[in-house]
Amino acid sequence: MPELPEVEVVRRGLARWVPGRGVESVEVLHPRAVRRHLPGAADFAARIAGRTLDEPRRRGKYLWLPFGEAAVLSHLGMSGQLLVGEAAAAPQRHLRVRFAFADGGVDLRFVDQRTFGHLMVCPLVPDPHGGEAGVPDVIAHLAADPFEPVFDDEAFVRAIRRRRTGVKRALLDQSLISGVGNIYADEALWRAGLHGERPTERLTAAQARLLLRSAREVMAEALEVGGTSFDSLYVNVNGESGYFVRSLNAYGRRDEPCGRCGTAILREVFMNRSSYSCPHCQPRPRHAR
DNA sequence: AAGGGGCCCTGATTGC
DNA sequence: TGCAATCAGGGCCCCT
Repeated sequence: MPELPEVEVVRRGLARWVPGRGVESVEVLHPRAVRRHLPGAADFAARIAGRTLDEPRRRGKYLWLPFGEAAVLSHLGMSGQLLVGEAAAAPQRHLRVRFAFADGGVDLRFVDQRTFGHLMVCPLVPDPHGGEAGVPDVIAHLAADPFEPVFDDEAFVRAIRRRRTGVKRALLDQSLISGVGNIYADEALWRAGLHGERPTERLTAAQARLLLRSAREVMAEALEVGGTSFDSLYVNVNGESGYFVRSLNAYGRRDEPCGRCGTAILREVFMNRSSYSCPHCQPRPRHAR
């Protein structure tokens, strides 16, 4: 499941293959892949054809390829992939959108099994968080991610403590902090020794800082080894898996011993998804949220 | 108005 | 054996 580190791996891959190349044609093979591009698939393709793509950018889990004052914005959802490969290669089973370039070189493909991901063209607007580069209008309401220079640590600490919800819910809220998904939320909470259902309003400033530091550290370590791949659904632009699954301490480790204390990792269903935690290191609060 | 729940989607796995 | 139920979950939308 692509979260910040996985999307950054993809961005770095695209940065090697895409900038400065002119798009010759865009083929939309499944309308759902561009469902958020309201003028439709034909308009999506027409807006990109003939344009030259710029350096890829990212905020949280969103990735975009700017061209002038607009950009192709992507979210990979659960199973989306952006792949670079020989233009003559056979189409993948779940190929949704294909970009061909005027130079006849490697093409760019959006492949997505579960179709939670999408692509759209949207205008760039000034960054509300003060970054120098513009950001796609439809994601201007999202928080910056903790790898960005414009991310304000103390503003995050104040904001999360003002919330009235559980810590894990807050971590997954992209308007508070971008880029954290279910896997890295569980890993950050494990590192910080906090249960995901702890009320945010009872976090001390020190605990909120520790949680932020934990999230940053775990995502930086994942990025170094190419991200987390459970199966072939997350790969880099060349189709290769990342290795961070070997370093997970909580996520997916039901009944396995905690790396700190040896207690069996607990799996619980929370927010209609799995949450993994150590019942000893991350005790459930008396007043859970 | 912030918070929380339902829903979308397909393939692998599990259960009867 | 074969079919059906279950599970995976990010983010939009809607309701309170």
